Amino acid sequence: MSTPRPRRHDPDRRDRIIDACLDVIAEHGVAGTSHRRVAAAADVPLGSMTYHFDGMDALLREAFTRFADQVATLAERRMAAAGSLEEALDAFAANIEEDVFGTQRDLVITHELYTLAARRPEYRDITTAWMARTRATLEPFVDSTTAVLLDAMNEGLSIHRALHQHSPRPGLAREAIARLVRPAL
Amino acid sequence: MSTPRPRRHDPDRRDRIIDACLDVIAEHGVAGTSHRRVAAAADVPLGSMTYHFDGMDALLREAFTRFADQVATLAERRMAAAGSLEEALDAFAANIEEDVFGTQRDLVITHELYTLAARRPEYRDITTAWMARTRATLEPFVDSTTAVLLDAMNEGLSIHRALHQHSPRPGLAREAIARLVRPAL
Amino acid sequence: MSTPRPRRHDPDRRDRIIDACLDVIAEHGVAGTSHRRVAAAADVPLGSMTYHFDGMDALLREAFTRFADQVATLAERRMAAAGSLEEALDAFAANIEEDVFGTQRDLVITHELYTLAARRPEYRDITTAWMARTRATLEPFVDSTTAVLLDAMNEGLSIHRALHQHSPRPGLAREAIARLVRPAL
Amino acid sequence: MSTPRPRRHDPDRRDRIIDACLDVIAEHGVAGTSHRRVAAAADVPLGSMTYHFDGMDALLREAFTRFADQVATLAERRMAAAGSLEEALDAFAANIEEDVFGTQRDLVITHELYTLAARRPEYRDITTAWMARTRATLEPFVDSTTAVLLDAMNEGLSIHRALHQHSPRPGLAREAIARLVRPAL
DNA sequence: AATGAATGAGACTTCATTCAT
DNA sequence: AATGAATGAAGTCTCATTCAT
Repeated sequence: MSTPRPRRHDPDRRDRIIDACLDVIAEHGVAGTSHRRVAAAADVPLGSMTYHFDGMDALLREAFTRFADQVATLAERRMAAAGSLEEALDAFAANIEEDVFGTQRDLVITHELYTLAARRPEYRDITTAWMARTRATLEPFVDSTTAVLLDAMNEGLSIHRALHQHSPRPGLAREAIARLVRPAL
Repeated sequence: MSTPRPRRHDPDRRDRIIDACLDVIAEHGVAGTSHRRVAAAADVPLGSMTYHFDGMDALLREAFTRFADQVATLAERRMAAAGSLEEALDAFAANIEEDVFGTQRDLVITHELYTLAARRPEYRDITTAWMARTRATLEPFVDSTTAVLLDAMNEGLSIHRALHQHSPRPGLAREAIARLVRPAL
Repeated sequence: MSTPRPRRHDPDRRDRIIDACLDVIAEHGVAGTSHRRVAAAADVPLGSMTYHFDGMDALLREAFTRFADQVATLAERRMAAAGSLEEALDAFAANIEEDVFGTQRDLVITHELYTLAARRPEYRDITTAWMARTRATLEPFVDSTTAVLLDAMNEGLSIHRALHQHSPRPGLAREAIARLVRPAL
Repeated sequence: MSTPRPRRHDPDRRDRIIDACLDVIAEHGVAGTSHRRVAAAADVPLGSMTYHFDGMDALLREAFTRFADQVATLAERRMAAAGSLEEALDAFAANIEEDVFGTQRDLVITHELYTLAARRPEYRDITTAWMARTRATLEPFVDSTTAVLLDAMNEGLSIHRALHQHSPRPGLAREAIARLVRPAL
C-alpha cells in the first residue's frame, strides 16, 4: 500500500504553514502565492489550507503580521541595549545596514507588504503598528519629529538597497542619521 | 445585440493598452493584472493583448517604463526652474509633497514597481534609471552624497505617506531636506 | 437545465480517461487530441484532465503504453498456443492479418505511436518494449535474425494495409513468413 | 524608418514555403505545423500563407507530394543503373540502408505522412503512388508478389530503424532481400 | 498583388474552493 | 478532525483566418 501519508496529529502544522507562506511570498510574490504552492512548501495536504485558514487573505494577514512582529522585536532588542544617544544612533544605523534588510528575503517580503498596504487599507494596521514600534525605540533619545525622519530614512535607504545593483557605501546610514539628528546648539 | 465591434484600424491602440495597464495595476496590483482586465479597460479584444505584446511581462515592462519616465520628466521640469540652492530645495520638497505622490494612484503604481524590482532584477534597470534622473536634478546644487540622501528621504517619506492613515504634517519634507543639506560653514 | 452534473466519487475515472484518449487519438490523431476532446469523450469535466494527468504528454504516454500492452498481450496469447514451428508461423500470420491490425482503429493508433516515437525519443521505450515482446514470442521457434525479419515484415505488411485502398490478397503474410524462415537444409 | 521589408517580387516564394513546411513537419510534426511557424521558417510574412495556399491542408498536400516525389525519384535513379537481378537487389538494399531513411529528417516526415494517410483517406493517393513507383522499379527483375514483399520489408526495416535506439546490424536488409527473392529452382 | 493588423475560438494550465469520505 | 478528489472559473498564449490598406 506504500505508506499512505501517516501524518495525523501534527501540532504546529498551522505554524509551519505560516512560515512556508512567507517563503513563498519571498520567492513568488503575493501575486504568485497560492494555496497549492504554500501547501507544497509546508509539506501539507492541499485540503489542509482551507481547513486551517479562511482563505488566502486570512493567511496573508497572519503571515505578514508574524513577519512584522519578528523584525520589530529584533530591532527593539538592539535598541534596548543602548545607554546613550550615541549608542542608540549606532544601533539604529546597524539595524538599517544589517538586520532589517540584511537578507534579500526580508527585503522582498517587506516590499510585498508595503505594496499590499498601499493598495488595501485593511493591511495598514500591520504597517502602522510596525512603524510605531520602530519609532518608539527612538523616542527615549530624540524628539518625535526626528524619530519620524529617522524612520523615513530607514525606509528610504532600504529601498535604495533593494533597487540598486551595487551596495551603498558603508557608513552612509550613519552619516544620514548624524545629519538628521540636529545637535542642540 | 450590441454592435458586434466593428473596430479595425485603430492606431495608437498599443498606446491605449499601456495606459490601461497602468490603471489596472493601480486598481488591482500587478498580482491582479491580467490580460482580460487590461483588455477590458482598454476596450480591446482579448486576442489583441498577445498580438501587441509578447506576454504579460513585456507589457508590464513597457507600462512601468512609461510611468517612470512621466514622473521623472515632471520632476525634472520643476527642478529646472530653480535658480538657486534655496529654490531647488523648495522644488524638491514640493516634488515630494505634491507631484510625485500627490495621487494615491501614482503612489500605488510606484510601490508595485518597487516590489517587482525587489524580487526580479530584470526590472531594476527601470528603477535605477529613474533614481539616477532624480539625483541628477539635484547635483547642480549639492554634492553627490547629499543627493543620495535627499533621494532616499524622498522615498522614505512617500512610503510613510502611503502607509499611514493620516497625512504627515505639512512642512515635514522641507524640514528633512534642510537637515540633510549641510550648510557650508 | 440538464442535470448539473452531480457526479463526485467516480472511481476508475482515470481509467476511463485513458481509454477515451485512445478513442480520440484514433479519430483525430495525436495532433487533434486535446484536453477538451478527451474530457468530452470520457464525460468528465475539463478540470479533471490536468488533475489526473500532469499534462497532455503524460496522458499520451499512459494511453500508448496501455495500448501497446493490450496488443502485445493478445499476440502473446495466440503464440503461446502454438506447439510447433508450423503452428507458430500460422499464428504469427494470423496475428498480422487478423488481430493486430484487424481494425482500422488499432492500425491508426499504432501509426500515431510510431510517428510520435520517430520524432521524440522519449516515446521509444514504449515501442522498443512492444517490439521486444513480439520478437520474444518467436524466439522459441526461430533464430534471432529470423525473428527480427519476421517482425519487420509484420510492420511492413501492416503499413501496406493501412495505406492501400484494396486489401492485400489473402495468404500474403503466410507466404512472406515462409520465405523468411529458412528451412534447415 | 528601418527598411520596412523591401521584399516584393519574390518568385519561388511559393516553393520556399513548401520546403519550409517540410522542415517544420520534421521538427514539430504535422500537429505542430502552423501557418505561423512555416511563415517564420520561410521568412515570409504571415499574410502570405493564406494568400498562396488555400489552407493548411492544401499546403500539407503539396509538401508531402513534393517529398514523396523527391524520394521516389532518387530511388528510381539508383535502380535504373542496375543491369542484373543481383545489382538490382544490391541497389534496393542500398536504398533501404542509405537513401530513403538515411536521415532522421526524411524518416520522420515519412512517418508523418503515413500517419496522416492512415487516418485520412484523401492523403492515400500520395502514398499509393509512391509505393507504386517503388514497386515499379523492381518489376523488371522480380515477379509482382516478390515486389510487394520487398517493398513491405523496406517499410518494416525502416520502421525498426526509426524506433530503435541502436542501428540494425549492417547487411540485414540484404539478407532479408535474399530470403524473399526465391531462387528459381 | 500583397500584407500587417486584428480577432474570436480554443489550446493548456493553475487556481480557490467544495465536499464525500 | 482531516483530506484526496473534484470542478468551474479564469489565467496565458497560439492559432487560422479575415480584412483594410
